[in-house]
Amino acid sequence: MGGHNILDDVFDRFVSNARVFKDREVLRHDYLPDRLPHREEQIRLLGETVTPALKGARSSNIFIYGKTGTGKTAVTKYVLSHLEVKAKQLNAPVRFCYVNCQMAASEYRVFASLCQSVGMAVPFTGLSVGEVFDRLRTGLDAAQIIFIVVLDEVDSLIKTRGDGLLYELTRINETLSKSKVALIGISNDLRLKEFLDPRVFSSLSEEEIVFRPYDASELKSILLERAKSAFCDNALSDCALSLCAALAAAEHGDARRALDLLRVAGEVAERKGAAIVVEEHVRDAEKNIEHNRVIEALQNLTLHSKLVVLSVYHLNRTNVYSAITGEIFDVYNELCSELGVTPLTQRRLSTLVNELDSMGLLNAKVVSMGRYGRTKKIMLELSRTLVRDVFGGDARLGRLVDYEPKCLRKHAS
DNA sequence: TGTCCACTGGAACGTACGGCTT
DNA sequence: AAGCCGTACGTTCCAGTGGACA
Repeated sequence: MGGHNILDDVFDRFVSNARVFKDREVLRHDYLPDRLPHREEQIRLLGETVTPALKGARSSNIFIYGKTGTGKTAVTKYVLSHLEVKAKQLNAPVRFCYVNCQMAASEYRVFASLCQSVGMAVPFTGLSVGEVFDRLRTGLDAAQIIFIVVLDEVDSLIKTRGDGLLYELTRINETLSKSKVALIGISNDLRLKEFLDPRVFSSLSEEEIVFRPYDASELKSILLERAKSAFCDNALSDCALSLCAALAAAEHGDARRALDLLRVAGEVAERKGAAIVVEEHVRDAEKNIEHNRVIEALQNLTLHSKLVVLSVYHLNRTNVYSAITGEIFDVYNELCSELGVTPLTQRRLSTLVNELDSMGLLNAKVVSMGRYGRTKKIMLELSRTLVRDVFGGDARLGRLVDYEPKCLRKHAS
């Protein structure tokens, strides 16, 4: 009965109150707006370098860099989709393929999705990279097109797999007779060139476009533009919008972040039955986003990574606020035997710690303790209650949350 | 001044898996 | 069917190292 009443309440509030959103899709960061404020220069530059394709010439390779949320992807997609429309009007054989290298995180997968877009069927797995590359070549020559390849987030691919793929792609034109390929590389990391073979880098960056971070006032006008179609009239207060812009400006001028904040703030307001989104909703949104990010990250860890987090948690609980690798390994071993799981090696554990560090769940830094060796100091970047909440509900791990490791008895004061 | 701890992190290799070609 | 392929996840081995201590 109680549940019924609660739900009635929720439904009533949703139906009766003035709606906050007109169209919340507009705030998703994969939404492509009609206008991209403050990026006119980049649009013009990219447009200019890419237009030769309309006359059947290979356009220059382009290297684009800038931090996350500075509009690199949006501008590229914007320009290329306009180019595609124009090409259709002129009957020019131009096609482009957008590949996100985070998603296609290997040479094989990048080539596979390129094949797909030239109409070459390629299996999920099973072929050698060379084979897939050959198919791409024959597919391209059969298609007879100017093919513009966009490799978004190339930096992640290069850091893990090296630049072999880029090397192949920059040289592919030499073996192609009826088609031409132009490359657009997009990188979040400004120091990407350090990881690249100079030959590859120079041929990839025939042109370069840099995306500076947005400042607070630019972010504000971007948000304003989107808010017009996303929110109902008068449903968004000016100070809430400003706060979103200010918070995102403080963090690399990340427009994606600003949009997320605004959208979640709207959802918070909606849930609370408020007619207007105010600053407080933005603050809540900020906490919400971070909270969900961490919870999701924790839940998706593998068993052993979870055990590593739990080990740090236990050390932390016994007043060891910054543990060293050896201590963590001891606790971890004990937790493993408690679960009846064979433990991984210390070497492996150390790379798991590094992964957790880059996810922001732990904080690890190398320190030298002189006589007492060189190791890593590792701290928990989460509240203990959060660890309890997430792992406490886990069928296997729940028991270990309150377990007291024997190897830590001497620490307990 | 050198020693030597407790690791770090690179590299090569092993195993299991799903899935291709021939 | 055999043989090969890429990927994910792990192990084994080991040279390298910053700095407190003797």
